[in-house]
Formats: sequence, C-alpha cells, structure tokens
Amino acid sequence: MTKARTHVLETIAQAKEPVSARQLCGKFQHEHDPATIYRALHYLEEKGRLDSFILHCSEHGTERYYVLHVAEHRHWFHCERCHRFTDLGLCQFDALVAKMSADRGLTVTSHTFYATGVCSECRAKTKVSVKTPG
Amino acid sequence: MTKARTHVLETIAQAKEPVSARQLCGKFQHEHDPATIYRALHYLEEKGRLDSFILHCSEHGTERYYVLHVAEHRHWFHCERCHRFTDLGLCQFDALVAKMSADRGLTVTSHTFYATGVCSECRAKTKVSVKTPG
DNA sequence: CAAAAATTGCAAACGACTTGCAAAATATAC
DNA sequence: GTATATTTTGCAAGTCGTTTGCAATTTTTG
Repeated sequence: MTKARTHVLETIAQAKEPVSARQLCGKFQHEHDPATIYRALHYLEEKGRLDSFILHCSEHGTERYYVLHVAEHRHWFHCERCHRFTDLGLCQFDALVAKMSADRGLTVTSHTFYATGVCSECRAKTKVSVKTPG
Repeated sequence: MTKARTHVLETIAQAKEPVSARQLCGKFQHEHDPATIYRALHYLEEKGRLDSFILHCSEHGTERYYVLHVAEHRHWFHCERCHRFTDLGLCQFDALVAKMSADRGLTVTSHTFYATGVCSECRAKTKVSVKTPG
C-alpha cells in the first residue's frame, strides 16, 4: 500500500458517511494530486476494499461516493437540506430482489438503493421556525 | 407544447425502457440541438411528466435516464452485457422504506433503486457457448 | 544495489451537461 | 391581424467530475 492509497482508505474507514472524491481531493490537496486520488479509489474498489454509488444532490452535483466494503452492506439516506447522509442500516432488500430477479431469469450481481428527503435535524429546524411566531 | 418537447415526451412514452439524453440527441440530431433536448427534459421533469435516475454502465458511462411519470412507479434491472433494461415491475419497497425512515425520524420524499447483473438472454448465450465444445 | 515494475504529478483531454446571447418562434395586446 | 412582449431555440463556449498520456519518481524484485 502506497501512502496515497493508505490515506484514502483510512479516511473512508473512519468516516461515518459515504465519502466523495471531491472531499478526498480537498483533504489531501497538499499531498496528492486529484488523479492520484481517483486512481487510488479505482484501485481500492477493484481490490474489493471499497464499494461506491453515484448520487446527485443540488449542492454537490453528480458525484460517486465511497464506503468501505463489508460483508453485509448498508444503505443510506441523503438529506436535501444539509446534504449529509443517514445510515439506514443493513440491507433488507435481498429477499425481495432475489424474488424479482428469479421471476425474470435475471442474474443480479449488485443493486443500488438510496432514499432522499429531509433528515430529522433539518425537519426539527423547520418545525421550530414555523411554530415560533414573530 | 413545442415541437421539441413533444418529440422528447412521445419518444419516452413509447419506449419500453428508460431513455437517456444521449439517445434522444442521436434520434433528433437533425431536428433539435442537444441543449434543446436537455432543456426539454428539465422542463418535462419539472412539470411532473417525467421521472429520472442516474446510472453508470461500462458502455455508456454515467448518464441520467428518463421514464414517464406514473402514479405507481417501477424499478429496473440493467444488464452489464447488453446494457439494456428489464422491467422489475411496480415498486415493492414502500413499506420497508417507510419503516426504515420512521425509525430514524426521516422524511423520505423519494428513493432510487436498480439492480445490475446479466439478463436472461445474455445468460443463455453464455451457457450455450460454454456447453458447446470446439 | 541495480534493473524492472508500479505509481505519481502535471497538463491536457473527455463526456455529460449547462449557460449566455442573439435569432426565431410563439403568445398576448390592441 | 399586426405590433409587441414573452418564450424557446441554436450555437458556441464553458463547467465539472473524471480520465489519460507521459516523463519523472518511487517501490519492488533479483
């Protein structure tokens, strides 16, 4: 493992949310070139250490987000107000996906799921400001 | 409805699979500028006539795909061999999503799901070629 | 430690998509 | 129905996330 790959992997391992290349490029802008960050991400995903998905949000546009690869994968919620992720826990779709695909003769190798909306913190802020007069 | 918007909407309405801007630009390259196609897609989605999702595939890269907006939305499977979509039927995730979000105080406004792998036709081709010697 | 292999930084390129602007089409006013 | 205001379009240039060619540096191997 080179220094760049170690930095990328450890950052994602310690993050509590999916991490984008842009975030990593910002964090390591004085240490690694963006090309190196992108190549490290590809290398780590190719080696099975990372998983990723693409998500579009109004603040950051369309970006790929990375998480550590784990045996039992999780899914995420993305808040349209604060643009942070909330962990939705372990995947609960496997049985349903197996049924949908078996019915149609499909060999499913992966699936992507995420939900978007407003997180509890942002919802609370709205309620307070609406309920408080003047 | 202008001619460009009508063309875009009718093409998507008649398609049996999600349609990308690139496909529409190709189809109407002698009639409409790509900018017009993109603006028509934005207009129609804004007016609630279309839904879209982003998907990455090895052949076409990262693109947004559009489908007609209908009351009961569907989900799609994408084949990594032939890069076509298979209809997975009406969404069966609503109850599960409602539970996951309620538990966490999240207000979910939409969700994205798709599966990828090998479709039945491509799987059949592989099996034949593997089983046939010489 | 030298030679071979892999990785990096830089700069340029790529592809999906967006935008400014002037011209063309469409809608509205009279 | 023709003048005027509004919307939409095509073109060209630009943006943004990401990729790539290449020479230089680092790492691995013998």
